[in-house]
Amino acid sequence: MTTHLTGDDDQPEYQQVDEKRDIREFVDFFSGERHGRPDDSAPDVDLPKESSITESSINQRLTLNTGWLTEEEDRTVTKPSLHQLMNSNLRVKLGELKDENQNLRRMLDRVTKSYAGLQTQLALLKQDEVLKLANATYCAGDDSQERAMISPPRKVKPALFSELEAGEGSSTIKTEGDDGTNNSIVDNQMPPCHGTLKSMTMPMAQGKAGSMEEDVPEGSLRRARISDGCQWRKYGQKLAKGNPCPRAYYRCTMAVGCPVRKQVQRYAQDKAILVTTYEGSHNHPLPAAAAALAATTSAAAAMLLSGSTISSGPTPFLPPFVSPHHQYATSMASYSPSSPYPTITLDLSHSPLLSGPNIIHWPPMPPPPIFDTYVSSDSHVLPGSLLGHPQNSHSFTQTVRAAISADPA
DNA sequence: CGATTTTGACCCGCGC
DNA sequence: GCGCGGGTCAAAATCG
Repeated sequence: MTTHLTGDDDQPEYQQVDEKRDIREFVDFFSGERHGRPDDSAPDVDLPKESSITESSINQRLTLNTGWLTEEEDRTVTKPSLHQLMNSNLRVKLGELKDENQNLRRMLDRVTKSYAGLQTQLALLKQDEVLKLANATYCAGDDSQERAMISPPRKVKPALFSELEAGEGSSTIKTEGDDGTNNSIVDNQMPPCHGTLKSMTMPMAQGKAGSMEEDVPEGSLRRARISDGCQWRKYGQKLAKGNPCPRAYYRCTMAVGCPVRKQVQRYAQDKAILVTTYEGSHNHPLPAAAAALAATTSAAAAMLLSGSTISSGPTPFLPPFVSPHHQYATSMASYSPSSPYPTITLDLSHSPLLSGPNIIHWPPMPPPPIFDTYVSSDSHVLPGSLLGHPQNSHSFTQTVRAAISADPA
């Protein structure tokens, strides 16, 4: 698939353009600053054109000149010579250049930091804008209206948002598994390999929320939803009690008789969050995309269940990752910064005593009834709440933890 | 024309 | 037994 929801799909490109532009502007600013200084034209020092004046090079020049003048001074002991004057002038100017160089470095650092911050803000704002559109109509029950607002041409509707529109797709939360076991996955539309899967996704502002859709041939856009590497067919939608947003039911259509189903529903308290619940085991090999995703989906929910606290990380998009105190959390949770948007994956299908994360099992293991949930957010709210904002993170984490730990494996 | 989505109806389990 | 809620079915609509 090559087309996506305008806002999200264009975002990476948009950001790239912005980045280039910003970098250009920055460079121009840099050079302008350098050449704009009044005393810039004054020095006759032979400076490299590419502004690659390093402190060491300046110092080297200074040292060489000083050494030469010092020799000369030794020969002409008495009166201040022309060389001495030149030497002092050069020293002054080189000192100024050195200071300027340092100032420019500091400026460069500031601008770099500022640029990074602005880029983050831009991404969040764009995401928020899309989210507002989605929220405005999503829970209104008028699907067609929402479709018209979110992505008028149905064919360009990315799976993520197509699911959003029906209460499907973006987020889903479910608490209980068939046998009481459950798996939690905080991930980016990650398909389950087997069992019942709960997961969370955080399509952060970085754009391509539906990256997986890119692998889908354009013609198959309506043929099948491929939001996580698998093909799903919607077979029902229900308005669940306690949640104004409808819950959508999907079946895996990648193979005849594949028992895997998923439910998608918006998180009631934060409609930006989609909770997807997978149930069952695929009776077919997963496609490469799904397998790759699955490989990264080793269980971020373990973090929630393990009691790890969510606190702000060094960067807004970096999850405060798994607490090292929880051994299985570290072994079963993953974070994928390389994803279109940061992805945290928790796999609660494994107890700490079990070895290794639950990734891919083929041929499918006899499904120990597992329950995985998969929550995705299409706004900055979740990143904020998951990765930083104390209030939201607390309530949300508690809610999700309560949901997925209702019947721990 | 085939696959998917939509949506009302139906089924089933659970609590009172 | 009845009502409620959740899950599924299936016919019609939609789309490529």
